[in-house]
Amino acid sequence: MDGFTIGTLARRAGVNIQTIRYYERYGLLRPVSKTGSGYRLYQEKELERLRFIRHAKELGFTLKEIKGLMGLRVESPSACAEVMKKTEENLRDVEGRIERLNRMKGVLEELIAACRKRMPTEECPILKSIEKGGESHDT
Amino acid sequence: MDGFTIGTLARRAGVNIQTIRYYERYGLLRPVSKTGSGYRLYQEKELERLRFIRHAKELGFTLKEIKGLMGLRVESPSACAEVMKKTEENLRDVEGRIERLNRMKGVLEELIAACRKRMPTEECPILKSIEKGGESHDT
DNA sequence: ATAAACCCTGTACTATAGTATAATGTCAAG
DNA sequence: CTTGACATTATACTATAGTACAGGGTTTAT
Repeated sequence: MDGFTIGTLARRAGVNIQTIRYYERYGLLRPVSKTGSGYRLYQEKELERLRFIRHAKELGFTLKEIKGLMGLRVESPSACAEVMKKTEENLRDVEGRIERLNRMKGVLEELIAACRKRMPTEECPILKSIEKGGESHDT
Repeated sequence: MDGFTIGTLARRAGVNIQTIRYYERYGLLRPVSKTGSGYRLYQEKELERLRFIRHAKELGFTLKEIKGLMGLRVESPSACAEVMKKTEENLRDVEGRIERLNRMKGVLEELIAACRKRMPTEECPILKSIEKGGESHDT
């Protein structure tokens, strides 16, 4: 009835013990109780909560954002609108990152292509391009 | 003929002076020379280099990656094959990052869509989904 | 000649997200 | 009753990418 200790929680959630304590310090995950000797005790609810944190992290939320999400979860009846707003922000951020990476990809592909068709006597096109400051494409 | 000082470089590149010194510590950008009193002196080449760094950073490269790219410039001027290999590695890494971000984007879009069509009485689909672990799509 | 504006080095601090270690305490099995 | 596996706290360290500040020296203009 009293739950399981931190090691079990760590194993079951697949995270490091220190990480759980870090999340506690951060204000994300509290043990349900403590034994007389001070051992943290957790129950299924905390395991789920920890899994929630990890999934949200996988989706690109920061711990701060997750803290915000979990706050909403407990209080406020209009939580869903708030959550959606944050998720939309997150989506825009992800899209921005994808766009930047795609530009990067384009530059790298150009460099590699230029490299493949250079004359053996020519200078390395990549080095040449870097020296010029990477302005040879667009932005 | 002797170039300009760090403040000018900072102003012209639009970066903080400390950042330039940080890049120097990091091994990314050396002054061309120093005055008798120890002032760093830069020339157009360094400005271009700094702009390249910022440009690459904007494209999502880490300083470590940038160092890799620029390191190629300093050493082995004729090793075009080496350069291309590193650039290709970089490209593959970038592609992997794009893929991960695209998966993330898909999940976020699904969540938002579910949110939009929920009944007012329903629980927040985003919170529900994150709790369950985002396995509702693919990967 | 003096003040403002600039530069130097070195150190410390920020945020984010943990990980590692030291020194100690607790619990179950043999 | 001791050993080993677990737990505790507190502190320090990692990486990334800077930023800030202290306590000086230098340059430039008036």
